[in-house]
Amino acid sequence: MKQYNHKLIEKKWREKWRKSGLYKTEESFSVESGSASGGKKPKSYVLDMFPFPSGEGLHVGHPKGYIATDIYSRFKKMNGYNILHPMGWDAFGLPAENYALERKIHPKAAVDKNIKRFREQLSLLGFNYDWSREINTTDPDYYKWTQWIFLKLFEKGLAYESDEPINWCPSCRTGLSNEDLEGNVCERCGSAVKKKPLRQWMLKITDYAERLLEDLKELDWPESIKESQRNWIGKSQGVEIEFKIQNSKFKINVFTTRPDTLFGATYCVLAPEHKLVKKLKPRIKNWREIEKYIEKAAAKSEIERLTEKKEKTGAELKGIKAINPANNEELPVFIADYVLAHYGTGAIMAVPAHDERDWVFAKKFNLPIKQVICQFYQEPKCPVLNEAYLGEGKLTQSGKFNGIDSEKAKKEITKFVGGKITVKYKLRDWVFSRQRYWGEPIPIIHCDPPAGGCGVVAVPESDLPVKLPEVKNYEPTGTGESPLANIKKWVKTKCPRCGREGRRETNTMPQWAGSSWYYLRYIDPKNDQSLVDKKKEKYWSPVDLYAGGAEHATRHLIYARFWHKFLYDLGAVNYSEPFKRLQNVGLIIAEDGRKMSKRYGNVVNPDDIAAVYGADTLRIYEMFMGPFDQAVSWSTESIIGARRFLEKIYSLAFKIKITPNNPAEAGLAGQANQNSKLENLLHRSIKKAGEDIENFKFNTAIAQMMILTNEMEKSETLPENIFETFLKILAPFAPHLSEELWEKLGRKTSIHSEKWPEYDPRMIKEKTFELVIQINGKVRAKMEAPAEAGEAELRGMALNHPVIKEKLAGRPPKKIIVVPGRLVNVVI
RNA sequence: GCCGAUGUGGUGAAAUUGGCAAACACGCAGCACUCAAAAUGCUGUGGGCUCACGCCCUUGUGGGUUCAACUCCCACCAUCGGCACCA
Repeated sequence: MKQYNHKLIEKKWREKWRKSGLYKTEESFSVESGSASGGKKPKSYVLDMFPFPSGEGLHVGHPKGYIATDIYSRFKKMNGYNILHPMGWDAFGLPAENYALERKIHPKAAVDKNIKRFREQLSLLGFNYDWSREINTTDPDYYKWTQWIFLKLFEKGLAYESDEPINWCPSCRTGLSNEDLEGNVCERCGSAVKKKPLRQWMLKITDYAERLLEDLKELDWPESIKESQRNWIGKSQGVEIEFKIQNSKFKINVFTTRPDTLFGATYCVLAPEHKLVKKLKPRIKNWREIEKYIEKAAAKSEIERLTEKKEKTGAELKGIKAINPANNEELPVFIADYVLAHYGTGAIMAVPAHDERDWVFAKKFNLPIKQVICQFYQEPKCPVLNEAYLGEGKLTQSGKFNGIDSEKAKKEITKFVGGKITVKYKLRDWVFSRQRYWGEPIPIIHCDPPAGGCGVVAVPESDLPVKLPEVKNYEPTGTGESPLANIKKWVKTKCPRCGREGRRETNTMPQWAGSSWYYLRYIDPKNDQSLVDKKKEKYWSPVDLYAGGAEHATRHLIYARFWHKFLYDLGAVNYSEPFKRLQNVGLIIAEDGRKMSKRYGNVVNPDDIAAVYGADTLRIYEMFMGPFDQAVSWSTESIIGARRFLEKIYSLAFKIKITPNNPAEAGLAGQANQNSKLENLLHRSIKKAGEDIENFKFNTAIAQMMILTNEMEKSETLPENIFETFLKILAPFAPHLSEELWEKLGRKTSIHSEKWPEYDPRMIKEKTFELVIQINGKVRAKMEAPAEAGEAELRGMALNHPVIKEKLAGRPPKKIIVVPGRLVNVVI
């Protein structure tokens, strides 16, 4: 018998598949225009989060998700679906640029080199990608359309310039969006982020907050990801209430979710940056102190604010009083940095009795604490609070509202003071410009000659793409200007509107731009006329299955949904959500329990594993390691199990015997019986593998195939039709080996074009089962029983079992529970 | 602090959704083959008591519901993720 030579087999089939174009996507919608292939096939768009081609190359963790989508899409294909399963590169952005800077090469050269390496590594694993649809976000033909989307956003007023202070990473020397922070640290390099006022391009993602939240309901995504997005969007329903400032025309507009506590407000607080503070300057008696506080607050980094969290600071605006609209009480007004300028109205009414932060502040500044919600209502007295009470209750010390429930009081008090019901979100607009070289140029021209110009002008669509200029020196400047600003020849241009001299926008887009719509490009990768052909898009969209890491929950996955909804509103796409079903890939941790990284020297390279054990073995192993969405530790020691499994299958191919049509007739009764057992197991395996693939439970699908393999091995003979069918269910998992053995059986066409076998429900049913007999819930005996035996029959069998008879010793059982097909429980 | 997830043998894990806990695999031990080793095959492998037939205990901890709980309910502990002065 020959040895299982994975090297030969895998190389052979990779080449054959490439030559035959086996994995090329069929454009079935063209059927309408009269092609020969018959009716419209159902489609399945199976997508991996495309990788950033880093200099480190792939480690064994990367392919985990790719293997899963490969299995899934092969399975779908066998079930008659038309498959779109593409791959591409997310190659713009900071990491690529930093990598190039370190090595003193051009980012373009670095990216090209890394992509080549990635492609090689991926091709070794036998994936069914249609490489004719490969895309690259740094390709001008691609980013032309990224820029086009920006122009549309600009046109619709959703891209705007702003000078608000934003997050600045001093080490990466660029501004960052909220989503780019982890805590208050740059997600990329871990440096503490500073606040820096900077001219920025912003995208108005907040306009879509409600729809981003609402439409989560219809998505088949892991609950944890949906929950993260809900938290990130952070919707809260509340009320805006105006507090007049005594003896003036000014008002403080506060936002609160607890209007029921209005009578308990004992002071107001404005954020230090609040515009009203400057307006009130002439009337503030301690302006110097206030000014100092504002400066101090502005200088504080977010880190400092964080560490000082519990320690509240602030300053009273002396000479200013606000009037509580509920009871006309005069309240002192403070500025304090525990109130955030960018959330709500940047101003609050403080109710120390019913808010933890206000409580702490009130204690520190010796302000009155007035309880107005009573948990155990016993008017006129309430138990004294020793901390803020946040719950519901009945109102007290609230005038005519005393005694009513807080929930009801919310509405009534709002009405009483003319409050405006509003909804606020934590989500903030997307800081969209980066002061770096390696990104898509923002297609904007500034027309600002001394005599007065057109201002900010969009580059005409016909001039797209605005190509990133070739440069020698692309180091970030750190001044808040992009390195592009130094390329005078590139910056200097004509205003497309008036023809006078203009300057190009020199900021670039963040890495997230290209990945916010790439899944559409795969549908129509060569299109130069529009973003995507709408007819093609209608057929292929939405992505049916999207697999990738959970770390994208509030970054890529929220940005892409935002852009998609915008494109939907624009009429450029047919559906309002891009990704119907999402599967999280659990990380593969290194054997030492840490993340795999060159830094720790614990990287396992998939090429090495594939060389020693084979790509099919690696595929089986990674899918067998554990539940797909769970993090697991790599163990080179355990791979051998997957390898043994495939070796067994390989040697089984030499064991096949064509059995007579009717073995019983041929005097092989025992063997016929054995074969029918095998057949039974086969049908159950078809069912289990199919269901498990659909549910991304590859580990148990493989376990089932192992059980079947072990049985086939034990069996005296192995009928060819059984082994043949088994190969089909193995095919998505181990494409090379199954194809090889398929050929060995004399088949001329590819196993990957075969139909997924159907199981016969009658074949799955066993004739008998092992009846478990319990006494008081403990197993006391087991016996063979007919599968279709009814309750009465099973009860009789159990009670007649010698062991049970003995245990009962003549006593009558109290109760007997019979579960047909399973057990009998006798209670005594 | 809030939200989410997880907790089962030496290890990765499984359990038809309330019905035999530990399938499948790794590892380990013994045996066979071998001069020997590797590979392979067979047997065993949660813990305790017992010469043994057997019996008892066991799914993070404590309680509860049930004929029956890894699964449902209550309280707690631990680990990992996300958010965090969001009014």
